[in-house]
Amino acid sequence: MAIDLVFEALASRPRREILAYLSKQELTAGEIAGRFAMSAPAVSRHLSILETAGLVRSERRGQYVYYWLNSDNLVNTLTSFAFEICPRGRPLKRESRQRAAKHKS
Amino acid sequence: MAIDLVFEALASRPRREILAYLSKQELTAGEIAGRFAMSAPAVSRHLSILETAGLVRSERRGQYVYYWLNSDNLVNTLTSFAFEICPRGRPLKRESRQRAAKHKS
DNA sequence: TAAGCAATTAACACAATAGTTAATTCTTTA
DNA sequence: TAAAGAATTAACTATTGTGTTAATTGCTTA
Repeated sequence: MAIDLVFEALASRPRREILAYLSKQELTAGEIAGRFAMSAPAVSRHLSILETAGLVRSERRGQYVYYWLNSDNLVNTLTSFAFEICPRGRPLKRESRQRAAKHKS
Repeated sequence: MAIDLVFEALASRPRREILAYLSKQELTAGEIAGRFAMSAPAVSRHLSILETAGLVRSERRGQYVYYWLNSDNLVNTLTSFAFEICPRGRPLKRESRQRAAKHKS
């Protein structure tokens, strides 16, 4: 199920850091790996998990593979889950709804 | 770190189901366990993980231990994370155009 | 105080994660 | 065509997560 993949992917600090990096700019696999202490194959597997979850996309351009954020899926999954869980009529719920709507487009 | 505990706690379908149950009403540990196929000790550990993450609270009342949702922490964590990752809407589109142009050639 | 129910903790087994290095695939370029 | 670089896959190991049953703790009540 899609939501399982998303939460599984987010349950890892390095993977959340990768998302944070990609929120600023697209990067090659090597550039991402260069920002971590772990090996390139380890980072490659993290990227694979993120891509399977639909949180990032990738494209080979010549020798390099570029990764970029698929922010829609992240925001949609998190906000819809929060709405499902969060009880009715809370101030925070209204705030979240506004925030989600703002960044939807 | 708090955010690690939260995402770790959410990376489990039974735990997310527990949160969904608790979003409707507070429940005793036994009532929660009764809704799952797994054993009561297994559910008790899931509850412990959720409580350590600050997603639920509990209180003993006589013979029973009641659990209820701490929705503030859930919503705050998810929305602030989503906001951190997707702070802007436009730059991603710009990159998409660049990618598309590059791909055409 | 003994019996019984609710819940958690203890001890253990097994599957899944996450890292390593080595090998492979794909692309560029000398 | 051979060499070199980027990235992934393969094979393996260590750790963690998740479930089980058995034992323990806490509370109520006969």
